[in-house]
Amino acid sequence: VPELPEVETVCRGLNQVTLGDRIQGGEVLLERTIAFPESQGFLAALQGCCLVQWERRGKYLLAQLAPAAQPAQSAGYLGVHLRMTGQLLWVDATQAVEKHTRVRFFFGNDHELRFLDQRTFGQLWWVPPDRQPADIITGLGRLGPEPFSEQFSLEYFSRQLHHRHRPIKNALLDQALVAGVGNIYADEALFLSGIHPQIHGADLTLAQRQRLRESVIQVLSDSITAKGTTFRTFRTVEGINGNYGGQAWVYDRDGQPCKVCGTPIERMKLAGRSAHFCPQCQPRS
DNA sequence: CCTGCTACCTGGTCGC
DNA sequence: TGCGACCAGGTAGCAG
Repeated sequence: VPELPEVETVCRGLNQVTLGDRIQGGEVLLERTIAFPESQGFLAALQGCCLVQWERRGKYLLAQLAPAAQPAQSAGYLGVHLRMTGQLLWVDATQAVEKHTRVRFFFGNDHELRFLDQRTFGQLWWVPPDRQPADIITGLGRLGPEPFSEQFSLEYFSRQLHHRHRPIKNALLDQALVAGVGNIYADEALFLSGIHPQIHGADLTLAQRQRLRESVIQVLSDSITAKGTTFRTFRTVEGINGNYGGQAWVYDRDGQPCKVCGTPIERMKLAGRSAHFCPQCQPRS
């Protein structure tokens, strides 16, 4: 269940191992994983390229590409969204191909970058050098500010919540409001702020908005420090589990006692997702 | 413009 | 043991 901290962890790992080696070829094992262009053109575009740098935007990964023979030029970008179950693994080429492998990239140093994805929602794009990433990867253009950026100010957050009529949990999951928060960290941030997930953003006090904004930043930042979560299928590029999972206050803990007050954690459906909360620590008003 | 609902997927779990 | 229902959830598309 990769959200911003998991994608950031993958991004940092990829920058440590994948840069500077020529992509000699690749293989697409599941056609629909390649969102643009069709898989033949995709592989042809990446062949002979080097990865210059990986960046993260929301839950998207972008790798700057350059022709291996002319590293100063641009060959566009490789875009990746892991969606629910996607993983990028940097493995020795002799390693057996894992189940759910969807795309392979063969590098010049006896290594492969493999994209695995059990539930096949994940997507890869090639962005040609004469196009903007948001032109090809439409979801990028809809993203709101990064949570660690100056644009995600209290003034911005407060203004966004002010005239809206939807539960605050739904608002936090809206990638146009703030990029990168998913179901786990939305629940955790609301717990840390003492805010019930069903309260409408417009009904929050200024102090609550301030606390929530800070909690969102804190919970994402703490999880990056812990290298992501182990909630379901997340692995770093080296195949190692993160360890935020053991630290969850409310996520996936319905029925278990609140770590602060002992009240059983409850679960309700919001935005088609499970919202987990402590009815004592997160009152409705 | 705003909101919420559903499809897209696979595999694990639960009740009968 | 088998089988269907349900659940996990990010995002696009669409209905109201």
